[in-house]
Amino acid sequence: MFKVWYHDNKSFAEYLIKITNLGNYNPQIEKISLGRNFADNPDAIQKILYLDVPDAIITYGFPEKPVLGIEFCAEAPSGHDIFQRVARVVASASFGTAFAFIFPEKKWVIRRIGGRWDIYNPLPLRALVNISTFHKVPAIPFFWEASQLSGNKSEGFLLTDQEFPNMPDRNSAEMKKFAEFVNLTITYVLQNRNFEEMMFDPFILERVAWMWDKYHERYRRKPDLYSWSPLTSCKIIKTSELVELVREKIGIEPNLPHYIIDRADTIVYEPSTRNFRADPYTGSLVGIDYLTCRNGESVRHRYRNLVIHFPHVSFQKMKKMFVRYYKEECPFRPNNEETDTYLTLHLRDGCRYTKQKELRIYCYIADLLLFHDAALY
DNA sequence: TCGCCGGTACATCATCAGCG
DNA sequence: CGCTGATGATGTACCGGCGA
Repeated sequence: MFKVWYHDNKSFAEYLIKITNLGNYNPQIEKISLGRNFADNPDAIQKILYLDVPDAIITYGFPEKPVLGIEFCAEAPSGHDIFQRVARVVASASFGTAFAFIFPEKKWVIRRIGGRWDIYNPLPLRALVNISTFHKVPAIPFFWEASQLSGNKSEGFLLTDQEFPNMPDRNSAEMKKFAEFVNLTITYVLQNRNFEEMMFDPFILERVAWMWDKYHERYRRKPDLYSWSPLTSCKIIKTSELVELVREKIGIEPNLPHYIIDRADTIVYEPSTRNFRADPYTGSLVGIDYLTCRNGESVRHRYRNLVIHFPHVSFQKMKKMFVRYYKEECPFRPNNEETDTYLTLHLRDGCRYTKQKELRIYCYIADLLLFHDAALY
């Protein structure tokens, strides 16, 4: 009745089953289908992949209903690196699927001269509190602990598991908490209790307190939201100034929708990259939304506009991306002869799930996308 | 000194052509 | 028709100059 779905690494699923009570239910392991086989996924899994794909998904029953998404991240936790996975947390949470996000508390990074601890950015913790609050479903972080004494030197001193060398040590305090969370989720599912109720479970209340505790532990050092990534690349302007900015870019008066005009303020995320690329900016954009714009569960529930601006990218560059998709992959391309599940998927949902991640996330999340020569809204 | 963040190396995936 | 290797796209993690 439980199944564990994995994206590209089967050992994630095996590890999960080993360290939690999942093993008691003899769960099947399945691979998430991507690309042309996307339609093979159960409907409810398709839904939570509309922005991005997590490392593992636990489902229950038939048709399979996702109950928990899981992400394991081994990347150094400072700067924007953790944020790039936030879109997949939000995609799950917004369809009522709980989430566990594991990332390093700190990691030893080698620099030209010696090395140093790269310690976690506090903002992902705050973003996760907000995601949980708005969607009324637990989206909970767990630290992948590190130690110079007992950690794996080649992995930046992260504590790694004996049996699964790419995974966090199951005997660390945080991974025990993680296993407890997975087990709690299983209990709620089996008792047919909803996740909204789980938000008031003592375990979750305790964990949320822990999240704020860990947030402030770091935030204290620089007690200004906008001095932590990715808000360091953002500025807040009046919406009247936004209208002016757009007019400058496109040369004519923009006809912005009323819901944009009606919000007094606008936050502009302005990465200075020359490439139109997904990571880490897609995830950061979602993080910025939950940190500084949202006041509810949908993209319309915002008290402030969310704009992403690529001052060094031309619209042509983005256009190239969806033109390539249309010409080579989209089943709607005029020369397509196939009448398969991929075509049927598109007849039902368009390219919601199959077009490039950049296009999915930026266009779904931002109120307005600004290039150096164009605006999309 | 600490953390940022754009660039990049590299791994992996899906797809497809060529081959037995 | 299945296998295999090539290829381009995508995703992960790392690097290190730099600025506060």
